[in-house]
Amino acid sequence: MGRRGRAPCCDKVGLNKGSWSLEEDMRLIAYIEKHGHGNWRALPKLAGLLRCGKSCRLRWINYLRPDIKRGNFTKEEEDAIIELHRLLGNKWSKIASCLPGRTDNEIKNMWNTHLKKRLASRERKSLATQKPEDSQSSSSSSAASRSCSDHGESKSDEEGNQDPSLYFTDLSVEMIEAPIGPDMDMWGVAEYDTHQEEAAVIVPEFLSMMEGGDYSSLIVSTGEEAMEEEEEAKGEGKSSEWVEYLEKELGLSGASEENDGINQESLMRDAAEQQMEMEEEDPVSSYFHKDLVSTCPFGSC
DNA sequence: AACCTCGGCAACCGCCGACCA
DNA sequence: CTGGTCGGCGGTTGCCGAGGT
Repeated sequence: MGRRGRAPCCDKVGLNKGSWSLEEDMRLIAYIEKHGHGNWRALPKLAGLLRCGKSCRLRWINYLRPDIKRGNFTKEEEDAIIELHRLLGNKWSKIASCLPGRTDNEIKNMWNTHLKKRLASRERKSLATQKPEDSQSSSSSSAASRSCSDHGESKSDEEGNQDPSLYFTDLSVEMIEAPIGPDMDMWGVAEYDTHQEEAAVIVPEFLSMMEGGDYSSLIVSTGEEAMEEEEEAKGEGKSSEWVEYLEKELGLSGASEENDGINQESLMRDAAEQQMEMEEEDPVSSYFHKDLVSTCPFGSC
């Protein structure tokens, strides 16, 4: 509509589409480990990937990013999604910003596949059990949701209908107390000490585990070289633990047992800044943030 | 055992706003 | 102010595995 002759994000001719291969993942990881992702459009070329920038960005954000929390959603998270969706509508990125480690895509999928149905069935149940007198409370709660639901689909009032602020207060405590589940051990590191071993060192090890294929070109640096480059690449991600995690995720056993530190500072800083901006304009985030900001280990909520 | 159906999830597509020259 | 580029978002698609027949 409002397009101004925008060029396609990439020349799609000759580019890979569909699922990402392990090699592509490793290329992307190795590149971002070393250079960060200044320019998504240029990244694939520089990283030697036959993908468009958007595809790289999506892959990184939704799957390869070190601070991704994988695994099943907890009950608290599900409840949070339901409540936030009630307040915000289909603002998946905003909802995601309140759920540390979850991506908008993941939440969106979760909503579309599970929560929507669950909510519908709950609604049906509650309609069957509750009497019309309840309509009073539902109209009061909708005052809060209405302010946020004028974008996207306007949902009918679900059951619950408690004061959202009360809900978030309780939820916040739960999420703060137990943000790290069994699948989150690796990110439960309190101190993000910059370890000496860069992914550049891990990557070759990792690659060697893979069958066949010449991945030597992926190896950006090794040993002391890596340490020097680490210094240069200040502020950029230097984590390697998530590479191990990836190994596990991808079913490659033999992950290193070392418990290297994680440098997520820049990511956390960005998230915190984002949150502060949201706080100014978004009462929901503001509320949510208020309760969490002092103690949230992620700094993003 | 083979086929079919369905659900879940990763990835793609198109649009929009911010930013910059 | 205009036009171009880029990153980001939300909706949608399509693949793949699980379960059912």
